[in-house]
Amino acid sequence: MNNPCSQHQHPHRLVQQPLTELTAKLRQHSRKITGPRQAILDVLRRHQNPMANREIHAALGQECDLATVYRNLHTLEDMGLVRRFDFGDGTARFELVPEGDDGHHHHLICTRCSRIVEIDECFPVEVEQALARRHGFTEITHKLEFFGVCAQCQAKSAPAVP
Amino acid sequence: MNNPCSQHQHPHRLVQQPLTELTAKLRQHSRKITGPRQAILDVLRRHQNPMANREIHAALGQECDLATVYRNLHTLEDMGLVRRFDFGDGTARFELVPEGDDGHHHHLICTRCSRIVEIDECFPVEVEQALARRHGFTEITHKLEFFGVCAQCQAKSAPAVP
DNA sequence: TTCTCTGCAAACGCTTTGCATTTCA
DNA sequence: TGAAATGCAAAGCGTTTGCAGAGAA
Repeated sequence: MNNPCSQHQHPHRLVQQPLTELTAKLRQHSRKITGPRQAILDVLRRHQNPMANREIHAALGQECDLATVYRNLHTLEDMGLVRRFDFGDGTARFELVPEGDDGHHHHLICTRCSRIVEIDECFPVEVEQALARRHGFTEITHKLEFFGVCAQCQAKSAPAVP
Repeated sequence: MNNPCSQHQHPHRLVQQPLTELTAKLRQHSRKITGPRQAILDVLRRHQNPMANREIHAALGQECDLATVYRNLHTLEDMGLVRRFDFGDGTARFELVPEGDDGHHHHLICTRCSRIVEIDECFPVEVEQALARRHGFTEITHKLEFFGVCAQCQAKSAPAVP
């Protein structure tokens, strides 16, 4: 909420797309602008962290069926409006892709409290390309996420120092 | 099978642990040496790529129940004998951890044929540590996997050039 | 003998799907 | 009106678990 000048917090989220801009994109892809769809986009717009289908559904408050949430996130992903992330817990999470960006970035996740921090660092492109060349691969991409224990959780478990 | 002098193929697999060494580790952890357990370890020993529970079970040929495979891989993972990998398809895969190594490495996976290549490259430690410091995280680790289209699959889809 | 491990079957959580109905364009 | 989207319920798939019986130490 505060900290609007942070340089490293959520660089991609500084510019929030208005809902009308998002629905315009739906129109461009000749998809219908339905209640559930707008509600889902609005929920994603209002949240800074990747959300699970079930979380989106909960935030909606019975506004639509869970299956509809799943179906819409597939659609939005195919359209490139939304990006899927996998933190290895068997649950897909989604973020709105910011304007003029492919949404490629990574996260740092607290293994105790699941706090999520968006990260700017990325695997070096030159190394990735060398890798691809050496093994004869093309269209190379990567999945990268960091895990650790956040400051708060360290404080909780640390013995009180007088 | 061939290519025994390759420098970049499977660096960790050049020395294969004998089965007796593996069962010795079970004994060290005071776990029982059972038929299913030995069979599972032997299957992993014989395969160069990460295997899914179902694949291990199939390779066993009805030698034990699938639930037993799941339970044993948890046990072996807890013991540090085996390492879990996640390629984002909702299926856990496991590799034997080589002697005197923590088994930390990554893979390059063909998105068409699922061919898997073991990779030496890793995310730069200094950058990872800077990342942790900046966000106040400790005990930092990462998950990293590469995806692309392998040479064979490119050849299949490419138009024949005379 | 004792404690662990196994087989079997049921359950679980996330996700997908078939079908009839509703809704947007 | 016609194609797309939704709700509901059922099923799919990887994984976990409860329980009684079998097996290792």
